[in-house]
Amino acid sequence: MARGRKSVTIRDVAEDAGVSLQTVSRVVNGGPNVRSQLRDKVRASIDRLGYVPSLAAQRMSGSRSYIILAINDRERTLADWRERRGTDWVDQMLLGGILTCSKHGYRMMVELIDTHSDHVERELGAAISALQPDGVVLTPPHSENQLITALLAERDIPFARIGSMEPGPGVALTMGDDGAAHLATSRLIELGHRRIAMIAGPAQYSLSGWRIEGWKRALGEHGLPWEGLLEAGDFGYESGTRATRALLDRNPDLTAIIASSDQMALAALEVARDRGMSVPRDLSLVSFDNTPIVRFTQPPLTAIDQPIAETVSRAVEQLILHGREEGGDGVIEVAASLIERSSTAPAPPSASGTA
Amino acid sequence: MARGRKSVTIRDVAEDAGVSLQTVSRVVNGGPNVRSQLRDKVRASIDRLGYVPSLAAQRMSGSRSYIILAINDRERTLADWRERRGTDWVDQMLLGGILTCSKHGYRMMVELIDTHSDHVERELGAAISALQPDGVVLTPPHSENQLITALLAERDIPFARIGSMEPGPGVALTMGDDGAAHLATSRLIELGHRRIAMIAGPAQYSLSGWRIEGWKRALGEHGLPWEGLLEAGDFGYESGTRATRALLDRNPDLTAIIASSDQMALAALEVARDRGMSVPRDLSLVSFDNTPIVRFTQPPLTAIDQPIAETVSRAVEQLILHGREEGGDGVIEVAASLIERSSTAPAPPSASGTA
DNA sequence: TATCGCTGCGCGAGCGATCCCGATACGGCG
DNA sequence: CGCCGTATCGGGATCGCTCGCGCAGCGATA
Repeated sequence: MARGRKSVTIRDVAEDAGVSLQTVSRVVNGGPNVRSQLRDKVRASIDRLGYVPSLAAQRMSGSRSYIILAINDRERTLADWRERRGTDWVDQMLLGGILTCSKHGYRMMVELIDTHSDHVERELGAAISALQPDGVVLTPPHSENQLITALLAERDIPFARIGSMEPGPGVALTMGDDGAAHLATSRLIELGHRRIAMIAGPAQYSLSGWRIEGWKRALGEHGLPWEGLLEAGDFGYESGTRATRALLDRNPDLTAIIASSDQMALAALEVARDRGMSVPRDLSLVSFDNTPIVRFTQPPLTAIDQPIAETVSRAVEQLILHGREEGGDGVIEVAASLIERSSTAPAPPSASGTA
Repeated sequence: MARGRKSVTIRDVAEDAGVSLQTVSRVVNGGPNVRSQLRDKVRASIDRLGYVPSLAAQRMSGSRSYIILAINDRERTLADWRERRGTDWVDQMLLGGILTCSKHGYRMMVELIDTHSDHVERELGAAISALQPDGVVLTPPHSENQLITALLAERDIPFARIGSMEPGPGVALTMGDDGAAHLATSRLIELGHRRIAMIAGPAQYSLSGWRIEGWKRALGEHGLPWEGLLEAGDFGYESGTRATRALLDRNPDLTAIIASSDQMALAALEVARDRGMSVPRDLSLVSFDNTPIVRFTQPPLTAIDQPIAETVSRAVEQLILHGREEGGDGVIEVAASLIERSSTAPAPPSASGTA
């Protein structure tokens, strides 16, 4: 099958089956009004010749492009890469995306885009013009970039915003960051902790705010204060070091820290070790992300599992299935869960008494 | 710029600049025979209108598709993903690939393909027919799959084989697995180790053989035996556990292990801990891959760094620049390096005496 | 001065698919 | 038996772009 240099076209199939191009097209696309007998004949020809429609030609003739574009932040991705930090996003989102795309006969393409405002429109615009995708998946911090969403809306391209809880143009997909933070905090309170700090992410990510929200809410429900217990990082290791030190210096009675990323949690672990504190005996640690790393640290880290792959998968499915429908927008929540490992333990007795 | 629903085409630019389509095309593709004055005028129109040529249309009209296809093993990728093992390959190769592609105006697309022989031709054939890529990057274990290379050669598509040291059709890109293994082994010998075991990868990966080769060579150069010191795993954690146990049971005098993957090294570390052996005091450990995980284990692992991203980058560059040239084939080596961390140390004095 | 050869530019065809619309066959109904 | 709606199928235009070729100018050569 498929001998010869030239690729087999719809015309070859038509000739082989003795029908018109139109009929072959109808069979391929599952169109109506074809006798089952003819349909079978055409299908046989397709199989024998190994015909696969050309994506380019399909796109040309005004139908769909069967391409979903995934937008990632170039700067962050590059930094992750250079420091061999493990690009938690890229591989997870790719896998979720690719798998779901291929299930529906689509393909996913990744595009790295600068966050800087003057580049965004140009780069995204170019990618869209060149690829003419049927849908776009936005990841943080692009998910709530007005320039981007406006551009997409104007070009009438369905899009999904990952990691955003706010309804707006396009579908929003979230793991419920406030709920997740609330869950982690509540669990620590349940373990007897009273002084629970949070190392938040950068403010430009709206999910940072939501996590703080959930953390405060849980503390408030038990009449616990949060003042002085909040530090912000940029998700990176170094910022985690700084934040942990500040937290520990300021609060000698601290018994638990929730970090907004695995890297920052790793840093916290290191700082604690340096200061002679044992995790989890003296200090409990919970992180966000649950990347592969945290299973192999000493001790393994308790973490909020971000179902990135599943979230992206849902996003893609929404775009493909309901992309152009009216009620396609809204907010979809993919539940996060708390994976308890060995970095959390009951608060030291002295500490619970102090509160 | 770029207002309105319809995308701007080459015709719009031609009208705006008052020239023919052909001239615009020449300007866009850097063709010759255009007065610089006219060229500037066209360029101005392009900028003002925000024109970007449609990939689909370019492909249609017989020029290149500007797409490089990256083939990964579906089974292994899925397994890595399900177990959240960190898909070292996917993200690294994607980043190297995407960056280099975009530098040359190309785009990279990832395709997951089954290893099973009867699926390979069908899946790869379909992907090629649909995408009509200008080049294909093969990763292990597909790099030396005869069915695949034959299919690619027949369709006259340039391709690169990552992780293969054998010359053949297409370019081969390797980090020099024998040399890398030799390097690691030599270093251990230098540290006084005499009983150095190897946990190899599965035989279907040719690089497994090369690593064994390099290991044996280094041992041989110092008159050291290798019998009984070789076990094979499948790169996965569990297989590493089995192999390490077998090795330790069989060789009470073992002082060093080289594992062919980080996961297997992690398993070795765990087994050693279980048996009350201290790494690196009682047992030195070297792993292959150097994924982000090994920096955060206790102790951090000494590892051979696989420059995957750079290798893929080189592969893509070769395909884009010299894909259709005659001398394009051959073997390109991207040097690996040994990153020494804390899992390696001088052999315990008792052991060196034993040898 | 007539011809050659090169540069600069445009016209028309064609890539592979889909879509609109028209043509044909067939069955049911008055 | 004639009319009409529906199911089936084919013809031609079209999408945006590139390629081959033809046709002017214009300096250089014989």
